Amino acid sequence: MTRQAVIDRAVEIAGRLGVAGLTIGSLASASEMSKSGLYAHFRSKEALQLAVLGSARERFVDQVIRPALAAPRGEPRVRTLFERWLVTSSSGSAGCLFVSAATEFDDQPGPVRDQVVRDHWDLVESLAQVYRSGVKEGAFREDLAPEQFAHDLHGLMLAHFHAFRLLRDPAAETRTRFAFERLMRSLQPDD
Amino acid sequence: MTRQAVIDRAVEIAGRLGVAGLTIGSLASASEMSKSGLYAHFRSKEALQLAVLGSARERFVDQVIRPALAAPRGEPRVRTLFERWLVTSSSGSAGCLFVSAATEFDDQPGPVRDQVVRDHWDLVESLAQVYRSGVKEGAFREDLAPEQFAHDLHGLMLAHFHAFRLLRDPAAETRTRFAFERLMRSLQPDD
DNA sequence: GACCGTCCCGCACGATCGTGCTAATTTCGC
DNA sequence: GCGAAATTAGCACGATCGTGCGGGACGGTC
Repeated sequence: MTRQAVIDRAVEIAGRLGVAGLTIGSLASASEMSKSGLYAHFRSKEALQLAVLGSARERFVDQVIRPALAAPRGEPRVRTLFERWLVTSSSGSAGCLFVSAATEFDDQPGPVRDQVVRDHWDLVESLAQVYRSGVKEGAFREDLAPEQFAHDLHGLMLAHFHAFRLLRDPAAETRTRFAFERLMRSLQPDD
Repeated sequence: MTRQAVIDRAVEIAGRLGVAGLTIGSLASASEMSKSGLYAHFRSKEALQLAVLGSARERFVDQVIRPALAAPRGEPRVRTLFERWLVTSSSGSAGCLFVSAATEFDDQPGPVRDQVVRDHWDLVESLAQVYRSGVKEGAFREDLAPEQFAHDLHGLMLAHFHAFRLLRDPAAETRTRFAFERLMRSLQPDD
């Protein structure tokens, strides 16, 4: 399917220019197609953006969430999650897209914003679930809202993005790992 | 000066639509001026964006950095910094602008990106300095890179932005405060 | 009252945006 | 091979983008 190839290109461009910065004309010439030929696949720009978001989401689940769920519950699972998330975001495509989409649409109502919000809540729920399964194993303390863990981990990754992509700070990964270890320590039940 | 009034309007719009989403036409009609009349003040769009960034930066220093520096060194200063930053970002205008500008320009070379990067390093340096002054008072541990503190605090605020502006999560502030207290605890020298 | 500088507007330009319609081309079941 | 269905290209539209030029409106200086 040529549609999938176009979406892949679109994800790549949106990763660089942002979801809102993705224009049909530029996508067409990047895909070596005419504007209208490309446009026929998605019947509006909104549909294109939603498709891009969906594809990025799929990628993220494949490369981060699923590998984490394959690891043993508790600390190993959280570490796998973190590790995968880190390399995915460093190597570019999927994670940053959600970050930029989130900031671009946070004040612009519409289906795209709604989708971004839904995806984010799904992510929070997944992270919270990872934490809960660890609590059941006795690996994490129970007097902590699982959503707090999700919030904190997300914050780590956001800080990493900024330090890595904007500042190109070579110490970004070190900083993020350090913060992660502190977070892990604060989850221990014997505290 | 009418120029300052225009910039104020521009900051407000850029806070909602993003710095890249700020267009000369929309700014003109929001300022009840003609496009060319407005355009004469800034001789290019880039200059406008830089002016907006500069104004937001000024605001941030006034509302967050300076009040913090007026507080006693050590924990009170950090707490003031955090508190001011939190309310500034919640009430809209200044802080979020940098976040959106950072994600919008993180992969687009040019003077605007350079300015954003410079501003961010300045911010990191300010935060690091706040930490260092606390270390000298014996309030914080010395075996921690001040830049790590800056990185972590920035991460807290980023997570707060996303939870607050995108998700409109009522628990956002609670979550952020909780994470802040954990961060503060990890800075204590007796640990 | 003439002169000059600043501020602002009207207007126009080329480019690009998202979106359609129509026609040509390709693909594919029979 | 043929007809139908899907895919793509050509072209055009109104709108808006950033950017310029020329010229009024106004204020202060001789």
